[in-house]
Amino acid sequence: MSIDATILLIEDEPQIRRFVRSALEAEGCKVFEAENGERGLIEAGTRQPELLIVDLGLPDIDGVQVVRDFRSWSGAPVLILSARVDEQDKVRALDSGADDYLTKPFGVGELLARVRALIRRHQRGLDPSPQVVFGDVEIDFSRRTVSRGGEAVHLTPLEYRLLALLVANGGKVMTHRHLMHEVWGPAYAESSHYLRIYVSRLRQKLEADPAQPRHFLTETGVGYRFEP
Amino acid sequence: MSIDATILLIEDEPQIRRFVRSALEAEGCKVFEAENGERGLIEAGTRQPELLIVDLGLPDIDGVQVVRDFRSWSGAPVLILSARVDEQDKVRALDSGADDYLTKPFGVGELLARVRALIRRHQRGLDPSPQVVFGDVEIDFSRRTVSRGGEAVHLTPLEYRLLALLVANGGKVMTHRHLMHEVWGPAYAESSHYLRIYVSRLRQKLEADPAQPRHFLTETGVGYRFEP
DNA sequence: AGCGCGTTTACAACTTCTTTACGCCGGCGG
DNA sequence: CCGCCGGCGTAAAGAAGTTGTAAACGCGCT
Repeated sequence: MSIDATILLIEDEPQIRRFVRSALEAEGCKVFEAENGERGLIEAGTRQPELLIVDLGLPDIDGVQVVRDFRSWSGAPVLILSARVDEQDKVRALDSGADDYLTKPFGVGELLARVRALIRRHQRGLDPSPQVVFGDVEIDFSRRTVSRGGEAVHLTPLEYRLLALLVANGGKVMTHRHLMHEVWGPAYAESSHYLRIYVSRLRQKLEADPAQPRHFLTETGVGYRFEP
Repeated sequence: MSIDATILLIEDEPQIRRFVRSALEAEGCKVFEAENGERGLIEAGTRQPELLIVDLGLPDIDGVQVVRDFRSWSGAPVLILSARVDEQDKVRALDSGADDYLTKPFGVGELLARVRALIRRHQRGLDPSPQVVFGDVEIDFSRRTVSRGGEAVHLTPLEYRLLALLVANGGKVMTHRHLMHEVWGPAYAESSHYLRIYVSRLRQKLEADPAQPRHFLTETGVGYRFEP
């Protein structure tokens, strides 16, 4: 019985990354990696993982902060890895929205068993799926649906990817380079041509007045920013 | 922030019972107790707890057996307590349907944090009804029958499996990969060829107007979605 | 053989992505 | 003041890729 899920692993120690990755891939999972919190949250936006595994001791952002940010738009379960055994750390992490807490060192068996338990719950559809709401638009990432004033709005794969990326990083300015790199791939990173077209389409579909955007904002010469 | 849930605690050591009970009651929970597996399962039936906490080392029945029994009729989360640190025990317990595993000795803080995490997740999932109705179609999963406008509709094994999978995840977009993996098996996961044919057949048999599907929707480039 | 079902093939119809084109606006130098 | 330029927004046509459906094939079963 393989697990077969899309999983994002945010962990700075390469050794543990390899360990976890190979264990999960042996179970048929698709594993994406990030080595710090900032990149991790961006990856989460593009990859839409069904499970997030985060190390508490990241070099840049506190793991708890990563969990909170992720939780604000995704309903997928979160498993914390940590070298710390202090009870306060566990309580903070679990109360910030994480679902399980595993202390290093841990064995493959226990890791996989806990991952199975988390995925099993989530796939039964037993979870409330959080929705991101702005204006009269609702986004449900776990269903991959978008609606406006109750009416379903259809987005193409690229439109959706761009939207997810912008929304998951709401408030932050995303450079042209960055957006292109994440949505169209490294080869297209230097152009910003498609962005103008696709941002325009998102505005047509989701802004009350596409000519006066209030959520998908242009940062001239730099990139775009989503404001909730 | 109190927890405020109905919890059943199956534990033979009076000392730990008192410890856990008082911790939970301080959070506003209604706690029922049982000191062996047999009584525990009976209590579970009468009390319908929202969370089950079980000690692995019970005097009569193996804790794993208790979890399996409970799981067969309840969807409520299960937290295992155990003095054993052996990885095999954890794996067996988690794979039998438990959701978390806490090793003795543990602190109040961690116990409560894990209980909160489990309850938070479950705040919705009630029994999935064995009958689903949409349009003029009725599906009875327990009898494996489908009817339309009262008339029985015959589905081949693969058609039924695909239907069941889509309906069970109603509202969610199911990727080609996922559907193929579940219905045809891992080896076929990368193709989406059969899906098109079988979705087409489901539409012919179950949609009022197969050319304008209202329930079996295409998400181009991604997968399919069932909308009730 | 005849039937039911899964698989394969083939092609038309459709959606999405890419390309190309053009208009707008603000800044800047002539 | 005016025209040019660069960055931006929108529209629309063509190319590329996906999807829907019908029909034929083959395999196991009775």
